[in-house]
Amino acid sequence: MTQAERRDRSRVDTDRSIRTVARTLLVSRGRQGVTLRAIAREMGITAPALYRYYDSFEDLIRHVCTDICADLAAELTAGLTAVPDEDTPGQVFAVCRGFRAWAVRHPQEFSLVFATPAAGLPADCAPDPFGQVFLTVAARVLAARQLAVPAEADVPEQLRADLAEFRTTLINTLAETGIDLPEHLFPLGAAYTMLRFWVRLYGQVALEVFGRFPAPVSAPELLFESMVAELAAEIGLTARR
Amino acid sequence: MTQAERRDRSRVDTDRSIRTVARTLLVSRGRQGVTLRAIAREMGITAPALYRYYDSFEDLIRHVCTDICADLAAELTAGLTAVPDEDTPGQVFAVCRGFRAWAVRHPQEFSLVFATPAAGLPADCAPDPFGQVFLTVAARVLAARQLAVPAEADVPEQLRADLAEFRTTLINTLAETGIDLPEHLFPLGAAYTMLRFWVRLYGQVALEVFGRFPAPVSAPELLFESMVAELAAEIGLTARR
DNA sequence: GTGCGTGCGCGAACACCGTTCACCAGCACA
DNA sequence: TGTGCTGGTGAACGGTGTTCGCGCACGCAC
Repeated sequence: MTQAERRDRSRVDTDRSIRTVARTLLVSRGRQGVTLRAIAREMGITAPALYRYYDSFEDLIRHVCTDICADLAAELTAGLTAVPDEDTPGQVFAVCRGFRAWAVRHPQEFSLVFATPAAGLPADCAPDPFGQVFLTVAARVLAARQLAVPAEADVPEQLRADLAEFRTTLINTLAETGIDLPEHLFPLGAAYTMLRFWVRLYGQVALEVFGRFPAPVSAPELLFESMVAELAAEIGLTARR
Repeated sequence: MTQAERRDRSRVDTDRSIRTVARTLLVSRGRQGVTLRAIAREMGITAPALYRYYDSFEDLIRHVCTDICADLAAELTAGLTAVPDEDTPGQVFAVCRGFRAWAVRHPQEFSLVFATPAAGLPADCAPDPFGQVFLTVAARVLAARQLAVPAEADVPEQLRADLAEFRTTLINTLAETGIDLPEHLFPLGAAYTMLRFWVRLYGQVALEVFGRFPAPVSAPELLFESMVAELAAEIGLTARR
């Protein structure tokens, strides 16, 4: 059996190697520098061999996407360990800053994962590890009651069904990871706030990565910081730095 | 001379035709369906002939991008004609809704122009026609004093230089189109507000186009409307519908 | 009217791409 | 000892961007 294991392990190893090589090519030569033949060349094998591991080029890219998400999630959680457990506002800041820093450092990965229509994950929307980090921090904020939640009456009526579903799937996801968030700590207004939070964070980061601000910004990090501070104040996060 | 003109005109015609065909392919077959050979095929010529008009494939794509921007701008201005001149808040709403509607209807164009790193316009940032529409409406809002502008003291200090430069280039751009916006109507806080406005609008639209909301949204238009209404209230736009 | 220059399109070619297929070496296992 | 599976190869197909030399037709000068 150990031989079979060794065989399996080698297969897993070259599989992982394929995806890391693909990612290296992505950062060094851009989206269209990643090519089955280039990957194979870099690994000392031929292109058709890759079809033993993936159904197609697109299939490989999809797996690379989930790898990227996992790495981003790992980086964010690593950044979280530097923040004391009880400092939930600090955790929010850490995650936001970590996301921006990663995006700026890896623009190709960012645009592949976060700015490609209908790519990445399918619509059934099992939340990717990256989203999970975010939502876990949000759950901690909710559990600590450190959020000024808008009243349910202020949530547009036609959105409540969607938000309710979002809430239940989030609660279920958290339950799977051992976090118990009772529903009374998670009003619809909180889900609405999380949505709007993500809109602004994403917009800020994407615009910086794509250079699409209406004017050149010489200190984008400061702009980002002011945005996060304003955002934290707006959602009533009790911010102690 | 008329003969030379005719010749020139035919050249201009096929040039325009090339870009139109490219855009048709973009919407019908996606980003990687647009191909020099496919364009040529559709036009009844061969691929190398296209090199009489563009230096390279990327060059063509760049020109297609500016075409798209111009079309978007034209669509937005057309939508503006339905709004009375004195209803500046209505014009803001019209432009925002028009932008979202266009993006949702043309996801491929949107992601090509607004979500490609280092593509589109070069960094010297002569504002594209699309941005110009936006900024013209903003100028009207400023001129009508219908904006609650944050005090300059509330603008993060290190951003003021960038914002000041943004303001002067915007004033100059407007002057070129015959609009005179005196500087005393354009405080730095207004520039800051415009920046944040764009961040939220872009984030909302991009997330919808890319399907990157944390949960499936069954009524994205309503979500968008609530965002715009909230945004208008926040910037103190005197909104009459 | 004849010649000429120039601009535009063509066909062939090159290198590269994703993908398929037949084939083969090596290994586990009966 | 043979057998079947796994992972790799090389050739091939149709597609891509790009280059190059050829040729045709047209506008213009003599």
